[in-house]
Amino acid sequence: MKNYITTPIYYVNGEAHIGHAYTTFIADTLARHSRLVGNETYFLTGTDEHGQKIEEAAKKLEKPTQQFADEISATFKNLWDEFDISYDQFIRTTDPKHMQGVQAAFEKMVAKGDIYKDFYEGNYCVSCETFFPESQLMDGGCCPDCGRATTIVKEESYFFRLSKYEQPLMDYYEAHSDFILPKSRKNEVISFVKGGLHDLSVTRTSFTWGVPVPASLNDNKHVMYVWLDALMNYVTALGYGHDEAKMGFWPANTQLVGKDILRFHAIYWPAFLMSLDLPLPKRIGAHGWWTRDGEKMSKSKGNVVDPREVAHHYGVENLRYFMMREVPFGQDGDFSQRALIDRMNSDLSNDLGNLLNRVIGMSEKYSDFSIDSVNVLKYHTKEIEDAHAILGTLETYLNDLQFHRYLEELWKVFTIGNKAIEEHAPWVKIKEGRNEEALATVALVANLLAKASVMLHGVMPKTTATIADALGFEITTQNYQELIINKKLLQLFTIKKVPPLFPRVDEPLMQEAPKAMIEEAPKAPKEEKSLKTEAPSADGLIAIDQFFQTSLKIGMVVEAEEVPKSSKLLKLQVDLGEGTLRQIVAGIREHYSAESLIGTQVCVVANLKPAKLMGMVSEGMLLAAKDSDGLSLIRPEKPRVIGSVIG
RNA sequence: GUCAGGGUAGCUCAGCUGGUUAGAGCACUGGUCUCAUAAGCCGGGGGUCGGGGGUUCGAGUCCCCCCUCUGACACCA
Repeated sequence: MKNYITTPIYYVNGEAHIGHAYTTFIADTLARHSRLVGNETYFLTGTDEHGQKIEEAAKKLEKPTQQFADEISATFKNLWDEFDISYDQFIRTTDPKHMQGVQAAFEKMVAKGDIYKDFYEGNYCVSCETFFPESQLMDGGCCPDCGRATTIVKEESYFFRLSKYEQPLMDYYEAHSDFILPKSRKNEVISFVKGGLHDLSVTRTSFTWGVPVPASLNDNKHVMYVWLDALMNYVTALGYGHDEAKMGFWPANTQLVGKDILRFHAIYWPAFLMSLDLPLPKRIGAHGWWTRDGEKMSKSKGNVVDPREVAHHYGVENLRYFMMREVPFGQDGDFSQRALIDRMNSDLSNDLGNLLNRVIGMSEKYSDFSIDSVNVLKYHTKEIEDAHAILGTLETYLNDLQFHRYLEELWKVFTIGNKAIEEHAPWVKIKEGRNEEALATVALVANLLAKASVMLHGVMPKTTATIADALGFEITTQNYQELIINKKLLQLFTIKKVPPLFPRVDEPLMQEAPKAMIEEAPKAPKEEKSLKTEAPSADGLIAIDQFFQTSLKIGMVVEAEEVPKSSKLLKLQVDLGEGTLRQIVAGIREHYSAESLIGTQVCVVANLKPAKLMGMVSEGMLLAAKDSDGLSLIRPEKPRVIGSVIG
């Protein structure tokens, strides 16, 4: 059986963090286990390197874009190599073969009639140089900013007929209930599609760092939209559009993604594949995010978990175990040293590591390290049967991406071992001269450890190799067959003494994340709105008089109330010392309650053209700073006279 | 606001189509063995199953209302 497993290709606008490591660990686990059971396995990961953001980031550092991409991409690859990730290919969207494949796909879509050239058509206000959606327009189709009449304006773009695939997608979700995991995510996707799919603009003319549309179109100012480019990597990696040698691996068995990019993988991607007449992947698994000590990780808080650092202090495989055991797939998880240490001590040291040590100790004392399984079934059929009952169910959990359940169940095998030792107390039997029984128990536990190690191999490849070595066997496909499928026992073997696998950890080994927030220049990551034109910015510098075109004033909030039917808006009446109050509608309800604002001073952009929000006129804007942790208003340090000019 | 999914022991969660004293792991605690990494094993405490009402012989499990959390979408000059 062929088994193709993918991670997303990671965007090279920042270095790898623990979330990237998590996805990659999961994929690696699936890949390793798949190889172990004898599947022909292909594991793909890589980097996504195109797009305006990369172009701009490189420019800022005054580096050639390609060089910038090379550097960041290398940090990912190096990390995976350090972590011994068993990928079969590391693809980069700047690989010429990938780009060729994407162009081939584009041509096929054109031939299929799924791509057409058209225009963005929108209500455009010439003086504001902005498109406005219908819903924002004032009465009579006037601009919500300046109140002038808008005109319908067109801008050239190629579009993918996503709308055509609305029904086929719904049918597919219906027919394949396991296509999207976990199920809760599936509902979200379905409700999104139900809301109606618009054709997707798949080319840009505003930047050049991307895959050009095929030469056959003779339209070289168009560059492909990053998502079309990026998603195609899953098939171009197998040779789509150039050398199709590995296309036999398609469709993928498991495509892992973060919950933030599920929509692209569960809607756009299947639609693209349908257009290309390719089968759809068997399942898309969307995992959650990681927090740290209950708080969202962010650069500004300085509490981002560096996987390299954790691995350095605690070990990569312990981290892998922790991440996969701690949190149900799909849910958000919390990383804390406490939780990691608890898992290590209680699961790894106490249950597993100590069990191996018990076997080593007993075999040393009672039989000079030699183990013979001849009498195991004579005394321990119950334990062996119970263990196989558990081992037999494990693959189901793996198939459902229920890693935490998988490990939880697997651990019961160790409990069987620990209980058997207690119950049969080999040390008592030895004293009574019942050596055959005592040695049978030791052999039983050694076999349980062997079998469990085989099933744990995907999660902890190195550790299980060490256990296997201590037990005198190797973790191979053949042994998987023998020990798990055929339920055989290892026969005669010799124990090798190894130091404790998991020394207990008493104190945190890493410096704790800073608790207090450190004020730092808050970054406001702008989300890329796919169908909007990007605001053209020149060199980014303005003259002082340009700044003073903005009238900033101190105002006092006199009244504040929540806007019904909105979760973000507050309607404020602000006194700017003008005799009349200004009505300002601000999107800060999630961060400030209405009553907490009344009587406080704020900074107001006073000469903003009025806008209409949820049907209400807003005559100004509050200054606020927002980063990934929240939003705070900008206020005068000390109260000033209402209407005071800022600047 | 619309839609979806939650609220069960200190913590993280199981509890399928309603049925005897509501479960697991961790944490806490009492006991005990000694092969072992002060690990293991046995036992214990602790929950009015978010609140209220209803259906039923019987509800954590079904229905209604409310509170609250999460997510998607809308919205965020």
